Amino acid sequence: MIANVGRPLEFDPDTVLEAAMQVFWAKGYEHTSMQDLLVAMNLSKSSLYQAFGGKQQLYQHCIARYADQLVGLLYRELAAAPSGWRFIEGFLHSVLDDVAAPCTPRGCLVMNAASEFAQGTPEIAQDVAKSVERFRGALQSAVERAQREGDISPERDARTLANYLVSSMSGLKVQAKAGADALTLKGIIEVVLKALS
Amino acid sequence: MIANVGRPLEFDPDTVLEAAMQVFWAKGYEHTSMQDLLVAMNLSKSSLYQAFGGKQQLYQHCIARYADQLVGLLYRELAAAPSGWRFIEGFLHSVLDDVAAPCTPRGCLVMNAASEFAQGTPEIAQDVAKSVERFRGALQSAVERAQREGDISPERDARTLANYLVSSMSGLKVQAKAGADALTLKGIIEVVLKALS
DNA sequence: TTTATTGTGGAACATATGGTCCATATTGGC
DNA sequence: GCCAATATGGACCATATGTTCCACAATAAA
Repeated sequence: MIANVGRPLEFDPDTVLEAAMQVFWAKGYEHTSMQDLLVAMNLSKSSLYQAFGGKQQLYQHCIARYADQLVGLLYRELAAAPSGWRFIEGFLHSVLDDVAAPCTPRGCLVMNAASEFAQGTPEIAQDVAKSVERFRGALQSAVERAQREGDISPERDARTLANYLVSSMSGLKVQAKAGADALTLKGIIEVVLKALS
Repeated sequence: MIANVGRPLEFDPDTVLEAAMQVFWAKGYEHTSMQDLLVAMNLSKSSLYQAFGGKQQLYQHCIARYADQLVGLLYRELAAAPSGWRFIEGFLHSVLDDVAAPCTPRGCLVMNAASEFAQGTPEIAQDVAKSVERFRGALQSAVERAQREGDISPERDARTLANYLVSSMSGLKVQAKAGADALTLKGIIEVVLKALS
């Protein structure tokens, strides 16, 4: 449906969207100004509005992109992991990267969106719900694999455990943002894992 | 240190602070405008600035107030609870009130602040850290009581379990904001509790 | 009653915000 | 080369922001 007429884009949509996502991720929606975005994306205002429609729509694109990337990564890591259980361990421990990184913890873009907007903005609430659902799906696959492999009792509800993992991860990310150190987070992670086995 | 000279205040500082807190709690810092605050507090701009210094300082007052109220409530509820374990159960289940309420889930003001500002604003990061520490203290008391009462193994580290509870609660609150229903939350809470026993 | 001190209302401020518009530039098709 | 179609740069806009300031009001002390 793309007409190959007219002046071609001078930027790569994927690249600039990635740049926008990084800014929103680091600063949140309201803390991010159009100026921030234009600089990071290296775009003129017209191009941005023409290509993405506006700030909120761009944000929604970023949420979708973030979910795509993360869900894809999760499934790839799960496929590559020696076991479902080890994948889950690795998943939870990945929060330690947040505090180890030089920049301030950014949390999870989707949960940040949930926290910032809650149900206040229906379109975003829907994007958030859809993304969370996808996260849950990926983690549920891991739980089910761990159940098949005997590391988690097959009698437990995989869906519930997946929800628990999503919730625990978002809790951990917030703690990281709140200033918790690596040792504290490790302690929490151990307890989180205990509930699964 | 209060000189009883000059024109007296026409408002009750405690009342207007409570009103401000409710607004910040419901809408977050950036989503709250001075106008919102002035209307809710029923104050003139001058009075607000004279009494609280400005938006951010008012916000910090609100964080402190929120922590005071919540920590006080937790200790009172713990004292009144039939057991430490029952208190912890009740504490976690209180997240269900968020989704049952007619208004949109507000989460925890302090965790919202952590999420919105992270380490970006040192003064607020410090307020957040201090408040989280107080929450942890209250929950640690509950854990220790449950340990004395035989509901939690005394061999486990009470501090770590308290951190786990703080993290789990903030995770649950975010899930509520993200649109999780009561049943989903209940499922998660059950798993959270399993890790303690 | 005068004076010192503090609070209040509202005007005014500089700035930053997200968003729009149009002239111009660059391409593909005829 | 011409035309239709699309992209770009930048000026422009209305508005909302947090904040400051000052004239005036209200109280306590002298």
